[in-house]
Amino acid sequence: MDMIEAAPNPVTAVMRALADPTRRAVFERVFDSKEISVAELTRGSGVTQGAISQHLKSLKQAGLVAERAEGRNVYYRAAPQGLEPLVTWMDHYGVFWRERFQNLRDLLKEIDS
Amino acid sequence: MDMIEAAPNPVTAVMRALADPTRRAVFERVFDSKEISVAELTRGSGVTQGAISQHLKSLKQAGLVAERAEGRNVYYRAAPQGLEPLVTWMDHYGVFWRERFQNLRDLLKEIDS
DNA sequence: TCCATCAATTAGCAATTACTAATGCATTAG
DNA sequence: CTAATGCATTAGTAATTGCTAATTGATGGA
Repeated sequence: MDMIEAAPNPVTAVMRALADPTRRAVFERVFDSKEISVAELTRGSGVTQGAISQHLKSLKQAGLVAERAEGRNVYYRAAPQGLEPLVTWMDHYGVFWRERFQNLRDLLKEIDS
Repeated sequence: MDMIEAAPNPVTAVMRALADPTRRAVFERVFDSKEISVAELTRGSGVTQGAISQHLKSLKQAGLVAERAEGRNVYYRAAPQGLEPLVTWMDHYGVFWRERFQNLRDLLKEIDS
């Protein structure tokens, strides 16, 4: 068992994990469910159960999901804090505030009227 | 010349473009400069000019940079709107508001005191 | 004019990736 | 107990990726 893994930048890890459409779809489904089993995730995913398990492993390593075993099922749930590196990165590049402040302004205007 | 390219999801395109650390570093440097030439970008990048050009091509295709030719130089600048797909995606998954509202709350508290 | 510089493109390569099929190990059902 | 189910892991694969070295074409300076 080779635990040494030369941890890449968290931003890189998260981006890489979400860059693949299949894997991102898995994350989205996990996110949308409170909890979801591997079998359920496999259904209608278009790939095999093995592939799903592999994607879940990647997502877990990126800190984007967590799991809970129960009986022969393993239930996965999203770990939204895992997205923090992305938020921070984008924040640093100023995208949020510009866009969001506009939204906030609109919101306040609505409340005012 | 093969212009057909089977355009992937914009989110996938942007994520893929930014997932590679070297390429992301290029984007960051372009972003931090108003404009920057390929030669300048190559300096201290650790890779060859050819590699930089390839990365710029990817970034351009993802809508993250734009360029302007002048003489024998080509100056690149960031296209922050290119990040929109990412913002939208994350927004949909609710990350912003939670985090940012907290910040906003802190900010307002500060102003109050 | 001749030479240096800038940048894009190409071929070739090693490494990585996403997948399947198969296997093994638990756990539950009959 | 036996069979079926859920999941992880592995070996093997085809495709993709990121890089270099080299080439080409254009522009600018001496």
